[in-house]
Amino acid sequence: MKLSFSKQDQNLSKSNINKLYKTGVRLHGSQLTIIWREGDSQTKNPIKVLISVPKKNIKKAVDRNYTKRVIRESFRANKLKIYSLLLKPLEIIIIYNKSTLPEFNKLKTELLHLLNLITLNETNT
RNA sequence: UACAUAGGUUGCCUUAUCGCUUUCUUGAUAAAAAGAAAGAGGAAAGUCCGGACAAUAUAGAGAACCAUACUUCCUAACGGGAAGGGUCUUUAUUUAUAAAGAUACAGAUAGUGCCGCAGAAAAUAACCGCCAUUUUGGUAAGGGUGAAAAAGUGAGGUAAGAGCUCACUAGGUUUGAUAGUGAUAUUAAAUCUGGGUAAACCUUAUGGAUUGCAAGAUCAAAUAUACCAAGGUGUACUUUUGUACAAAGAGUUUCUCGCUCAAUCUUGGAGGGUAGAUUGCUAUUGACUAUAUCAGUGAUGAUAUAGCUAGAUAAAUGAUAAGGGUCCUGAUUAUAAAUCAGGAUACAGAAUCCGGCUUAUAGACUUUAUGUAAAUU
Repeated sequence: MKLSFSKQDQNLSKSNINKLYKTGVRLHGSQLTIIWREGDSQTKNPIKVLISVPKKNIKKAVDRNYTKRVIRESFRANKLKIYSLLLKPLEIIIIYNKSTLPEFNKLKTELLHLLNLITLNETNT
């Protein structure tokens, strides 16, 4: 498998997003919060991701774009690890909390940590 | 030569690995895949003006509302720009000229309103004073204030005074002459002289339909049913009467059947157009880009040659690693340069498209102006 991360992994429909915000499980880290729930088993892509950086925290458009890119990149780089952990398809929202610009390496480790927590929860239930 | 200010130009580079968006080619039912090419600015920002484009409205006229306000030119258009004129400020000296800067720069003699403190009085002026007469008048010559006090100086005049009259001066308006496309300037004559404020209302002149790509166009799930067609009209319990649920009626002379209508259920259609998709959309051709020449004081225009340039939509144009530029600081050799170490590398992200304006901007370049300092002749 390739380390690609195209639009098809990202697309979530509007209704799905609303459901996620209402019914999803929240995990809080120091920089990121993650909302997740189990997705449909029929879809091709095992994970669907939505990245959001609130305008409240980061006001300049340039910086917002940068943080989105960094989060996307850190997800993409660890794609193989994440897929090996997965049992069921997931829908995830990643939200950036801080008002300062992120560093790549710290973000990586935190993302992996949070995703591990998700998989643990899955196995328990 | 150096520095400062203003203006103008520019606004980091290379390699490796892994990726993103669009287009083309190969391939193909389709998807996946492989390769190639292209992929963010001077302000993409603010959304402040003007246009293109789109939908709606519109016989014509007036009023209201909004905008603009020295002249000529540029432009698709503008509240933008260029050149010029007036006024004001600063500097310099030759004291009436030059340079630089600023300028919403029509009207206060159409009308209404307003004018802090001080001061007699801030606008149909009478507190003191002066003069007359007798309890009222006349009078802006003189009077501490103020940014501003009823054009200034002199003479005549008078009861005392006063543009009341005259001379010179200052300013405004109108008309004529000369120069200029014009604003205007110079000059002559006539006429006028009770302040400021129009970024107070207002008056005058000129211009202005409204809404914005979330416009608009096409396709179109789900859900619901104004409509059309076809089919159906009870079920459960109870020996029965009946009971429960249920929308359960009307007409066909009275009843039953049948038929018709209504009501309701099921299926199909139709319509509408929500979610969503495509288009508008981005270059084969334009107020286009680059270069050159010519015209013009200039904004700008004309001609020739070459070129065809991002198109996302939970919003692509990136991340990581290494190295190099440039600038600053420090240390060492040394005072030109070199080496080492540390730091900095701005403002900022297209969203229908153009022309402007405004604001932000590390560093570098420029010699285009102006100023300062030093050196040399």
